[in-house]
Amino acid sequence: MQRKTDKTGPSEKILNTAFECLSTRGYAAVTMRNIADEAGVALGQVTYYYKSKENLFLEVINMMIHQYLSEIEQKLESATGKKQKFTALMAFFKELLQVNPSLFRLFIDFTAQALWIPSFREKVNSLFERLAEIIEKNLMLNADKSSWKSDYSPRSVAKLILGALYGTSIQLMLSSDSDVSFEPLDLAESLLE
Amino acid sequence: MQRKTDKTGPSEKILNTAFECLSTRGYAAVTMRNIADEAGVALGQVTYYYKSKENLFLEVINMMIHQYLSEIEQKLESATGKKQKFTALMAFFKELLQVNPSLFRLFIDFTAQALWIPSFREKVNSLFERLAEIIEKNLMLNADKSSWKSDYSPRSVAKLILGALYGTSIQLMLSSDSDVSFEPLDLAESLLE
DNA sequence: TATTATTTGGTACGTACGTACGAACTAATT
DNA sequence: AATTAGTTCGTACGTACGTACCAAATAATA
Repeated sequence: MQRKTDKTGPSEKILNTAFECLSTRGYAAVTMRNIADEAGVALGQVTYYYKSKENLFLEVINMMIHQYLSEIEQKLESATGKKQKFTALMAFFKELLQVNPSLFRLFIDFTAQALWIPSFREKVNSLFERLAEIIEKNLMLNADKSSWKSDYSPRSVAKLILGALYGTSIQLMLSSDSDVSFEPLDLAESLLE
Repeated sequence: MQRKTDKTGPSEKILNTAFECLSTRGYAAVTMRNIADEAGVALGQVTYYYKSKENLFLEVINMMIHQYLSEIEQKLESATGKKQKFTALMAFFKELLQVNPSLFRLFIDFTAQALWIPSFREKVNSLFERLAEIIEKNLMLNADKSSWKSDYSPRSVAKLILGALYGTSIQLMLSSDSDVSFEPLDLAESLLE
């Protein structure tokens, strides 16, 4: 959940600032000038290193994908056993909602943009696919044919789990802060143990 | 799935055109002038009937909420028996994805906006809450304590189901058109029968 | 019919946007 | 040291935006 803060150059600084602006203010409200100002560079620098706005934001998505995937993969692989892996998966989403909600907001924002912008769609879709792949590999290894998963591919099961986590998390983010309970997520966990 | 096309006045015409623009081009790409032009009225008319852009789009959300809820409620109540109600619920989402994907895209778009704009958040959250309420009332009537739902409130179960449908549908919309299969949705249906 | 009230449509204001461009400056190479 | 390549920054262009405003037209009211 920790972004790289390496200041190896203005290029990284711009990218990190772009991420920061997007995750705190939202896609629709962020401009190239905002990013340049907050990064402490001139506007021309932004278009110098990243050709266009769309391209810059695509790079932000790439950064997010890399971090999301490596973090969740690490947490899942460090857990041993099916049950613990499930717990780790739920803990990841819970932590996301509690510790870093702005990151998840940005994820949702990009998902919405992906419905209209083909280049975004490609990126976000691959993120979902790879998340489903991780879930599948970590939780579906011993696909016991006796259970409810019998008739469906492990990938479909993974997509359903991922969808449930995603959709439930959105509802939790939207609900008023006072009555935030993770009961639906806990339920999902108990369902699949 | 059918919008009202009553042309009782310019007010309704503007609202319907706003919906049309939003659902086909997306939130970020629609302007007041677009709506005015496509509705065949002057720009001043839009601000005359709807004070601001935000207010106009809020009215569009209201329209969507009304239609979504009445349609899904009608379909669920016309079905008899738990199993048939589940089937009807899944059929609603499948039909949404196949017949009217732009409506669902707009729903997702508004959800993303709701994370940043408080007035939107209120509306979209109430839509989710009322959807969960409908699911709860139609499918959780005889909450048998012996099943897996025992320890959790019916509302949490409903939210999990709704989240799974929402999250899975998004993945289906994002995936490339060639390999669209409703397997995850079918799986969800079989899971809960 | 006279008068108000409501509606229509056109115009203009102020602002902000992404992008392009080109001088100055620095670093690297020969 | 000379020349080239890479980088920084300010500025400006063209466009588009939401909103405000107001005269003209229409409808409603008396």
